[in-house]
Amino acid sequence: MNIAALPTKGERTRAHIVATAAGLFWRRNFHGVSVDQVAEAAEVNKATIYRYFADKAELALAVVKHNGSISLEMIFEATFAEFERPEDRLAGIYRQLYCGHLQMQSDTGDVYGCPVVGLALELGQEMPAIREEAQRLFDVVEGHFTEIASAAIAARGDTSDPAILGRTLTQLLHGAFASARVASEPDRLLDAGRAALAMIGYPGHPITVSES
Amino acid sequence: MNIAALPTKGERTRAHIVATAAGLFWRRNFHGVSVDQVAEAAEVNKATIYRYFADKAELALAVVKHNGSISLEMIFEATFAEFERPEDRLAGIYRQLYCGHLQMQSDTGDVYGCPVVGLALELGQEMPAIREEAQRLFDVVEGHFTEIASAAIAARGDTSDPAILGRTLTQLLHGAFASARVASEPDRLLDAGRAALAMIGYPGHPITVSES
Amino acid sequence: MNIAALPTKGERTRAHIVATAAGLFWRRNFHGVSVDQVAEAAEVNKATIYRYFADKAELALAVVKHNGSISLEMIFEATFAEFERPEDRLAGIYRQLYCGHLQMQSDTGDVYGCPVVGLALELGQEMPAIREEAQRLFDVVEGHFTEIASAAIAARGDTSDPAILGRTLTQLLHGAFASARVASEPDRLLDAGRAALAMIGYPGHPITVSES
Amino acid sequence: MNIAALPTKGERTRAHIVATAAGLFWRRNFHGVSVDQVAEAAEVNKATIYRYFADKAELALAVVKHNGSISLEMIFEATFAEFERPEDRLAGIYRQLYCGHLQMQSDTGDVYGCPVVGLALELGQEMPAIREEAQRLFDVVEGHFTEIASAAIAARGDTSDPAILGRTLTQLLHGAFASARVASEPDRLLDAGRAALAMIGYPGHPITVSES
DNA sequence: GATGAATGAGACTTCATTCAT
DNA sequence: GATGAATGAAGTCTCATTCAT
Repeated sequence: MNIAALPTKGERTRAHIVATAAGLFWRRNFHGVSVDQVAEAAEVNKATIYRYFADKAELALAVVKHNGSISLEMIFEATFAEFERPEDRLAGIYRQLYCGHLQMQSDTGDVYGCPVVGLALELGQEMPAIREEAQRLFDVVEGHFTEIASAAIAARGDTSDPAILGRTLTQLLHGAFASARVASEPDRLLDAGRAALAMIGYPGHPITVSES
Repeated sequence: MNIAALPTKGERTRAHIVATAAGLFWRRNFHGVSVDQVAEAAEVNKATIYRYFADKAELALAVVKHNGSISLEMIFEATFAEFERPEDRLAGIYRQLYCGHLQMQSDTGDVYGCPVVGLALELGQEMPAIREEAQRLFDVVEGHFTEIASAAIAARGDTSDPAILGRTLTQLLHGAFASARVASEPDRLLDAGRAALAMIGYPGHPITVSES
Repeated sequence: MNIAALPTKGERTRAHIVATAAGLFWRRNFHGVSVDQVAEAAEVNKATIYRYFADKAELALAVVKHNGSISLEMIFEATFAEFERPEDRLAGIYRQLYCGHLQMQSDTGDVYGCPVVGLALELGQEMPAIREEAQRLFDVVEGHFTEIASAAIAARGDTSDPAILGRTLTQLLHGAFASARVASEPDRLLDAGRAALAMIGYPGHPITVSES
Repeated sequence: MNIAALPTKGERTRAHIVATAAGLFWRRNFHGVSVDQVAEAAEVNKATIYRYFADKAELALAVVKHNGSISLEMIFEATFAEFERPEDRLAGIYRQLYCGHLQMQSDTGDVYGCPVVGLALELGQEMPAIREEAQRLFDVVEGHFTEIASAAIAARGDTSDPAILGRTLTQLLHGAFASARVASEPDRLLDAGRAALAMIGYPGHPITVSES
């Protein structure tokens, strides 16, 4: 993650390439970015990319892994570390996503949704490894949501199945990303966040967005 | 829709090309299918395609429109015509989707999710017209879901906002498609369907799937 | 020439196609104009063009002939009919050319030079018939210039060879066209006209250009 | 010029491509030569051409520049270095041109005229840069001819305007090229050369052509 | 006979990838 | 080990031309 802290120069170079490619693939998709463009943006010789990745597809796989762990760390783990109560955790997750998308929109003029699902849809069929990696990530996400669901159910003493609720929360997040990107409206994330809070039994719980 | 009934031969050819491309783009995405392959699959000369579409991108736009109207007709309008009660309508929609995906899986060995959102994500940035068309479709879908929500709310005499519920149902559908495709499991659609039924106040309402 | 006066409808259509193509080829060259564009500009079905011309190349040949006879008629024969003295004839020819190019420049914003030599250079190698036709035209032009030269020599009682002078006048005209087109300056024609008048012994003879 | 002496391998490759394309374009024009054919003739992969030139049109521009400097060097500068007197210089220029065209005719069976004006006429409208480059070259040529004119005028003590004479000499050269190509007769160059010598006051000055 | 529809060949261009220094 | 140079395969698109109604 922290590139400067990586042991060898080679690993730093590799991480730098992945991070650069991640940004480009997010905005312009896999087929919309050529290896030349990755090389130029990363200020690396093209052959250097092929030193670290057998394929453009392998680079994509690395990008998916990178995006996955970044997202888990910055969205889920950070929020879980900060908050204890399920409603706060859920609100925190959506706040993070929303703020990130607002930032993205002001930076680039557009909204790009989930940084993993796009690659998974685009390459999933021809590259099962990517889909599997995405699935692994989404399972972790579902796990986190299930944990939130469990806590909420316990707090409110009802009898729903937390696994089912966790899955629904995960699917709703997928839908939030897709609809935000197609509509080009970050607010769609807030809509989903509010619905999610209602689902776990905290309708009206606020998703506080600080001024910036 | 019914190709044979189209007036001129040109319109029939055009519709045949669109239908063929729709299938290919669904399975292998836009960049995964070459114009040559569309031509070969449609048993048409490549130049014929360019007689009807200025661009490969314009063909994609036509495919999005085609997929959109097919879906609205076969999934939403058909179900609305068949059923009256909101819970039956919602169950009917998900049943259709689920059966379609089961079919698709047994035909092609894989699951491809929403036939519109993939193109919208892949081409949305470089071709705004596609995203706008997709957005138009999703707005109609949201309208249908809102109608279902309204009826359910009225039937149960509660005070929720049908517009908000309609949006959530729409996002949940998006999420269902995405997670079914990434997981390659049609059952994810049933999960979402059951959650949707619970949301409108009919938890446990069955989504009957006939044997085939 | 006068299309309306042509006997049959077929001949009128043919002449109309040729005239249309002549304009397009002049401005955008042979390879810069597609048969579709000729058909559209002439408001004729493309297959109609192929009814009258075996080839695009045959159309070009017809255009060369058309341009040749138009030019001979409107530039040389008209001027010869109007004037008697060689210096007036030469001045009249260049005046015509100059005015035509001014017109062209104000109509189209550009200057296109000789309507024959472009096609001859572009197609001469692969289509000898075109070059031969152009050569025939230029021989006639040279004949006219030689007549002017003869008269001027006779009038001034010197001993030059009119054939040689005629050829030089012809070459100078070629050069005038080329340099006017490359420089995009109709005035280059006047430069050549004045030089030509000097060559036949009438330096300073005016090339009167009427206001329009 | 001297390819072998160019510093980097890339520059040598580039120069080789340009020189190859120059020959092909001269003989068969821009649209008569495909990029594949250039690649094959240069024994280079097609993609290598696109490494050095963004476009086929940019290759043409490079060819125009190449042809321009080659011509200036080999025809004008070489002759100016060899001869002092204007009549010798003018005769030398036309001798060079004539011999070159004889050579060309015996090599290829045909005569191709000016290696710049063809491209300028064919691409000038759609690619102004080419026309401008050609114009730049022709201005230099006109400068050389004006220098000859000046010297001749001075030597003979007459009062003509060297700029006007220079322009006429330039136009005559254009016309010589055009008429030689259309007529497929190198001798037309000699005709023009003799006329040019007469114009600067040296009628009958010989254009000696050595046996070869 | 005229026209909308269709086609085969080939054009230009780009891409992911590898070579050779 | 790093990089400029090179490549084969494939992609999108256009064109002149012909067919079939």
